[in-house]
Order: sequence, then structure tokens, then C-alpha cells
Amino acid sequence: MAIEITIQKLAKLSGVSTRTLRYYDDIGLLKPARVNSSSYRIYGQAEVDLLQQILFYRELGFKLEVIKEMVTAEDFDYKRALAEHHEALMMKRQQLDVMITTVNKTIDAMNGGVQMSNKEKFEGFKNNMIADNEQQYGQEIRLNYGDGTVDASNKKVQQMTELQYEEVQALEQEVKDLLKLAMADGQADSEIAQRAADTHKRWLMYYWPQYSKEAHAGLAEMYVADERFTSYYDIEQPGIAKLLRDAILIYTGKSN
Amino acid sequence: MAIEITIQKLAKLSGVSTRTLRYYDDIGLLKPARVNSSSYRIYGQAEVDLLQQILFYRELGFKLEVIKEMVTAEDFDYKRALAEHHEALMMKRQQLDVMITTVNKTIDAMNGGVQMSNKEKFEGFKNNMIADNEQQYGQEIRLNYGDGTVDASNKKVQQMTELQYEEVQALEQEVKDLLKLAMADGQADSEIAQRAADTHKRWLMYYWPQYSKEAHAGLAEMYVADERFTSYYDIEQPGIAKLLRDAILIYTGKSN
DNA sequence: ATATAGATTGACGTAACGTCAAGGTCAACA
DNA sequence: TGTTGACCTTGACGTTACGTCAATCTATAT
Repeated sequence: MAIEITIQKLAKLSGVSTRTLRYYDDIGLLKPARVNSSSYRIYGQAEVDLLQQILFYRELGFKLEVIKEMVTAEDFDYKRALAEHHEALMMKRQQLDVMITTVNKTIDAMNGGVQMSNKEKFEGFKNNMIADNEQQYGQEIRLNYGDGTVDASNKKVQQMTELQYEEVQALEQEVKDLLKLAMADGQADSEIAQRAADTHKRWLMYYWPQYSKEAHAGLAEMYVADERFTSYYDIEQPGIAKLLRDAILIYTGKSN
Repeated sequence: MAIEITIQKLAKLSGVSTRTLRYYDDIGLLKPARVNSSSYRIYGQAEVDLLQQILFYRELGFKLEVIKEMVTAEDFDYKRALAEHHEALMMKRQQLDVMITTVNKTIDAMNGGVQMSNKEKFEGFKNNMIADNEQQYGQEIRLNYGDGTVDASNKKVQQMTELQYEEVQALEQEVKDLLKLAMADGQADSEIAQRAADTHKRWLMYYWPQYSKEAHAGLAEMYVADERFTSYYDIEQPGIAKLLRDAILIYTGKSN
């Protein structure tokens, strides 16, 4: 006959805690098949199966409330939900990427011996925060919406665009910073130089439809062969373009 | 003399809410310089500076408790904290990547799939994914070094499935083909050129979490403004990059 | 004098449980 | 039969970083 399992058995079976199962009962996500005379929760095969689905979607990062809809609503629009969820995940990753980039830069700044005072460190931030504070005290703060170039109709889009822009800028700066550090010993296979190549790739992928090692290596050659590119990097310090090329060649395995 | 600002001024100045400032006071993260006779919080220059540091680290994703240590402890080990934090962020991203991959696979399964019951669907997922994941993570990742072949790492980085990857490549080829055709008369507002722009958008949406006209137009400008990108498209025929840019500007309504 | 803006301290809500706490239930063993 | 230990139950508080009222007091402008 039908299987009947208690809460702990189900917990061990599925790898979640009994607390979780009680919680799912509370919020109506997964009710036991029945309760016995002592109010013990008894689960059957159907509940085991349902729990599998629930845990599957939980792993995808869906909220329990959404999962509840999924498994109860008869005509749930999975495609739309998945598409939206995908978008949300991509955004999260975008934000994470910005954080990671900034953390990297901060680490580099600390290691690079560019001893910045706390004050200097936060200069940039500060400028954003208090522009001409003396004048602005007491009067209303007006926000800068630019000259209508930004489509304000969708705040979410706006934020994303800004984030993307920020990340591109950050990546480009990171490449330059790393290269400057790598110039210390000039070794293209140093860890720093290789990180520069990797960051350069990440930056590149914002613009290039398909990344390929060949194209990346080809571009690297151009950095040295074509004066227009060379000057772009060498303007701060001669030899940077060449170092970047060599680093990329090693990175892409095209160095020979 | 020293500046004295109330809670709301500081809030507007720094872009956080007054609630946040009160909360920071509560948890001892940022105490006002003093309170006046009516218990109003009064902040000075030192607090403004401190808040900047706090917000800087908050943007990096640090928890407030850690930030509190940072700004209070005299001998805080920033390097270690940053390294650990970096580690944690990378793990988060890893988890996100797995989620994104799985969501993509699920979408694929639903699109390509016959009508399945929820149960069947789930079974299918489970099996497919286990197999797939074993392939993906169970064994070492082998990269394609063959000449002319596209590096598989791009696919990996974008967490795409085979299906999606093929679609992206098809779109990219289509953009190029359409552009070549459009070069016949070189009109950016021709139907063909506009179709190229539209295809370019569809392609783009595989890479960007959010499409926005502004970002699209911005990217188009880059294609021409920065020689490093121009070469990607112009390599087959000079003028293609510019045509694409103009087409996109018209497409996005940013042409003037 | 009064309207309005701005300040204060509570206090509840959030997501998905972890972690006790106090107290019933069941099978087994002395 | 009594007891022990494993297992069950229902609370209820803690977590993170605030958002959002609510009730009440203070400051400023007309």
C-alpha cells in the first residue's frame, strides 16, 4: 500500500531539516498527507514527489512564495517566470561583478604601496556625495537627471545601464592599473600581468560578440603593430602596450 | 567654525534615508557628534567623513558589523578582510553561475520539449542535469585550441547551453550578412540595415541582463569611436562599423 | 497664532529557516 | 510496570538592514 513516512524520515530522505518541513507546512507549501491521532505529520508518495520539485526550484533561487504558485496554480506560466528569474539572476551577477572589481582595485591599491590616506581613498566617493556642500546646505538638493538623454521611464533599466557603464569603466581602469603594477618587473607571465590579460578579456567581452583566443591574440598584436593603439596604452608609460600584448599572448596560449 | 548638520541634511547629502542613519546610531556604527536640547541628532565633519567610509565598504558588500570593526578597531587587518571578502564574493558568483546555467537548461527543456506533465518534466530535468553537470564539472574542462575554432570558454562564461550558444552564433552571422548586404547602397535607414540593427539587439540581449536603447546606442558609438572595436567589423569591408552604428542610432531613435 | 516641515522614539514586517524550550508519544528494556 | 531515550508537537526568539507607519514633540514661516 501507499508509503507513510514521518517528518524525520522525509527530512533525511530529502536532505532538509525537520524545521524546514514544518515551515513549509506552516506557509502551506507542503502539507502532510495527513496527521495521526497524536498530530504527527505523515507524508506519502505524492508529498515526496512534490518536495523534489520544490527543492529543485529552490536551488534555482526562486522564492518560496513563487514556488508555491508554481506547484499549486494550474496554469502557471513557467516560461515567463523562468525568463524573469533569469533576468534577475543576471542582474545579481552584474552587481556582484562590480563589487568584485572594486574589491580587487582596493586590494591592489593597498598592495601597490600607493599609500592613500583614508581621506584620499574616499575622495572620489566624496565628490559624488558632497559637491559644494557649503553652498548647498540649507537649500534643496536637486538631482541631476542629465539632459534628457537617459530614458527615465524605467528605473530598473536605468540602474542597469549605469551599472554596466560603471563596470566597463572599472574594468578598463583595472587593466591599466594592473599593467602599471606589472611594469615593475616587466614579466608578462607574472601573476599580475596575467590578471591584466584576464581583466582585459572581461572588458573585451562587453564589446565583442564572440570571444576567441585567436581574435584576442590578434588584437594584442595590433596593440604593438599599430601606432594608434600603442599610444593609447603607452601614453602613461612606454612599454605598457608591449607588456599587455605579451601577457595576452601567454594568456591565450599563442606565445610559442 | 565646524559644520553642524541635522539628520535629514546628512541623509540627502549622502543619499541614504534618515531611518538608515538612526539605525546606524542604534547599532553604534555612526553616532552623531552630539544631540541638542531637543534630542535632535547633530552631525559634524568627522561624521560626514566616517559615513563616506562606511558607505564605501557597504557598496563592496561588507556587513555592517564588519564595517563597524573596520572603522573602530585601531589595528584592523584590511588586507585579510578584503581577501576573505573577495573569496566570499567569488563563491557567491559561483553559486549564481550554477543557478543561471540550470535555469537556462530548464528553459531549453521547456522550449524544446514535448508537452510533459510536471512530474515527467521534473524527472527529465533531474536526469539531464545530473548527466550534464557531471560532464560540466565532474571532469576537467577541456578548451579548444584548434585554429579558427571558437573558444568554448565564452559559452561557459555566459552560462549558455548548446542551443543558446548556437542561436547566438547564428544571430551574429546574420548581423554580418545583413550588414554586407546593406553596404550595397550604404543607407542606414534601409530595411536591411534596420533588420541588422534589430538582429544586433537580439544578439545583445543574450549578453546583457537588461536591454536599453541608451546602452545600445552607446555601444554603437563605441564601435566607431574606438578604433579597437572598429576593426572587428571593418576587417571584412571598411565602413561596416559605421553603417552599423548609424543603423543602430536610427533604430534606437537616438539619431537626431 | 497657526500651518507646515522636521525631529524623536517605538514597533511591526521582511525571508527562510536555526535554535532552544517545554512538554506529549512510542518502542524497548529491566 | 516503570523508565529511558528517541521522536513528535507547538511556540517563540534571533537573524540583516533597513521600510513603513504611528504618536508626539519642536522649529520656522506667514
